[in-house]
Amino acid sequence: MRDVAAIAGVGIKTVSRVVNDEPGVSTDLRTRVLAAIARLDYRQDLNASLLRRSERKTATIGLVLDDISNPFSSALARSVEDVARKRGVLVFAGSCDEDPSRERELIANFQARRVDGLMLAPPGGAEHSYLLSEVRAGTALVFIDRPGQFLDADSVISDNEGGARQAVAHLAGVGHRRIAFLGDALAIHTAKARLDGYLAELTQRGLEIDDEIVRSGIRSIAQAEAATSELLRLRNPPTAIFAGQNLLAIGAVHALRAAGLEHSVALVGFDDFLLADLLEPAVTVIAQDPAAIGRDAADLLFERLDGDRSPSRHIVLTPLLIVRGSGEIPPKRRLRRAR
Amino acid sequence: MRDVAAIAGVGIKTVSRVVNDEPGVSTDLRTRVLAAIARLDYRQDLNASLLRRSERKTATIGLVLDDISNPFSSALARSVEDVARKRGVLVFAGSCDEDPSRERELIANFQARRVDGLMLAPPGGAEHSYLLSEVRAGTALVFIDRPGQFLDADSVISDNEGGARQAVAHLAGVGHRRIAFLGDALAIHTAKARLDGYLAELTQRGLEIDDEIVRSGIRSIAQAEAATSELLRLRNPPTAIFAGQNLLAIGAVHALRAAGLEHSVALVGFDDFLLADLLEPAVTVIAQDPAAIGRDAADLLFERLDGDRSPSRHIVLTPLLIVRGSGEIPPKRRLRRAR
DNA sequence: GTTCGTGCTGACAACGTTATCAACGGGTCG
DNA sequence: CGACCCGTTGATAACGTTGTCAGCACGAAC
Repeated sequence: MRDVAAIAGVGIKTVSRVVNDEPGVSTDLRTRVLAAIARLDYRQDLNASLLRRSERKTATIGLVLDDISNPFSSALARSVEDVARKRGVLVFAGSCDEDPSRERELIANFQARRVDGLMLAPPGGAEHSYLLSEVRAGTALVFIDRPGQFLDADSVISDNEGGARQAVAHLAGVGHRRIAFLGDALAIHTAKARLDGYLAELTQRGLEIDDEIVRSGIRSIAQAEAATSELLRLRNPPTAIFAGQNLLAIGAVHALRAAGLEHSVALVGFDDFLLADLLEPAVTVIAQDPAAIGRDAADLLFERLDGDRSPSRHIVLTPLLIVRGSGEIPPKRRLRRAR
Repeated sequence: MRDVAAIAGVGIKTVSRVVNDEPGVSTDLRTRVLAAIARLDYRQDLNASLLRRSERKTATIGLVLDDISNPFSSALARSVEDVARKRGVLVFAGSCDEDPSRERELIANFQARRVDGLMLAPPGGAEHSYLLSEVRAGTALVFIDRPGQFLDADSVISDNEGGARQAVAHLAGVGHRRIAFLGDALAIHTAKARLDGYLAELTQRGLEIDDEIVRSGIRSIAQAEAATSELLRLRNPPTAIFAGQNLLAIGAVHALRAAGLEHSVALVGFDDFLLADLLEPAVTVIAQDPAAIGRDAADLLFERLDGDRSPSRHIVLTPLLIVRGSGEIPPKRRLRRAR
């Protein structure tokens, strides 16, 4: 910057003014400065600029997801990016793989770089009171997909319990009375809420709850496949399966195929996924809208950054039942056991 | 920091030493400083720190992808993040949607924040000589998935032409002589390379090249579906389809299903995708390894940041044919026209 | 002719940090 | 006892930028 000023024969403050398009610079000097900038290929150092500026904004936000390579997460990340781009804000993205210590590590890194806001999909078992001082210090914070623990902040979340009830109600409507549940670790809020919805709907309908066909703590496609195979080999196997997550539904399809039961046992998944409509049978799902979650959450975050100090808001998005076939398979009277 | 120093009754340089774990601070003062830090909930401002430090490193890198919500891109982003995390480096990720002006906008934003390195999957039609001055100024640069234009820099790319040849060779091996091609805009290097491979393999085998069944400029699932439907309605339709990208293969499956030809017309896709193995028939693909691309590229980038000044390296990864069924359908003697 | 206002301009301090270096205290050695 | 060294310590400048403010030139108004 000093070099630019020297070449243009002006003070550095004038260069600053030109760079920031501030008024009050004569056209003569402006062109001279622009020429010098072009000649030296000068680029403003935004970090230094933001350090000095009065309103302490870095024009960056941090996004903590479970795993950005999960289609749900990456769709969400993309819509956050789109909202941020419109405001010239850059996004730091990080995956924490359901590990609370990685969440903290990531957030510490973000904080050290003074991000203006945080968007956080908390892993199971995380606890967020430690963020209180940051929020007080002015960092905007929105929880996405899952609520925070011990900290009041904005959130954008699907109605997981309601979605699960919809799934069970749909299966029960087709005639199923023995519906299995596959879900992730109960420490994860969404997994717990979906289990709660499953149990609540069964209870309301007076259907029996059998712990033998309720499987939690399932994380991967492989685990879901193994668990489903086990279920199918039970003496009294379920006639329908509710898979509480995209990967788990995919694992369940694998197991059903392997057992040749994909047209005999009903399946409803939570989360839509690519190609669900092309499987045979096509998979009925409770679809969330990850792009909408990201967009709403980003909008909320930026409203806060614009100075909105109203009480915390909690947006709940209603997931949508998409009927495709696998969820409409009626229960078989006498189901042969797998294998 | 001044407050911490005041409370601990020391100079700010001593606080700095403690924060950075520098030697030469007595245990007495160290504990006093740590207590003050805890009391005030002080956090180092990394931006200011890095501004002053001698080796100008921000411990951030920028990643420009086509679209982070594409499974290929998000898998790549994830593996980059993993490598970066080990070094305490944060990743700015951005999607440019095949728009060169967005690429430049993103990179300008990254540069303004003084990222240490750039990883770039250039959109079609982009031109990178403008990055020369940045590279000279010390920014590390690695092209991923696609080579850069008019700029010599490291790259990590799949052997797209070879992969396409593999696909065509495989189909020809099954007996196909009329193989259609679906691909993205030719300005995109990967799309062009795959078309080149397709043409080269046909030529080498003495098979006729028919422009009518070579479709480029196809971007989305919907476009691929429409193009495939058109192909199937030709007077002389192809007996096999080579889809040059994950989304295009999915679109082709849609069209084949709609026409009821999924067991009659062979299909090989470029890029593996989730559930390709569960479709009926399962889809044979030329699989790239996006995680390996990201990992290798990140390793390369960090070697450069560690001071490696050797001539630019170009890593080429060989894609892998995964046989699943759709690619092994033999040509039908007399194929009925669709619809 | 004096006063005032207005539009430009740049010197200087400051943002939060680290690099440099001088100063201090205490021990070792001749 | 003096010279020297070494481990601590903090005052100060600097990183690249912007906020503040004073100064200048010019014209208008009294």
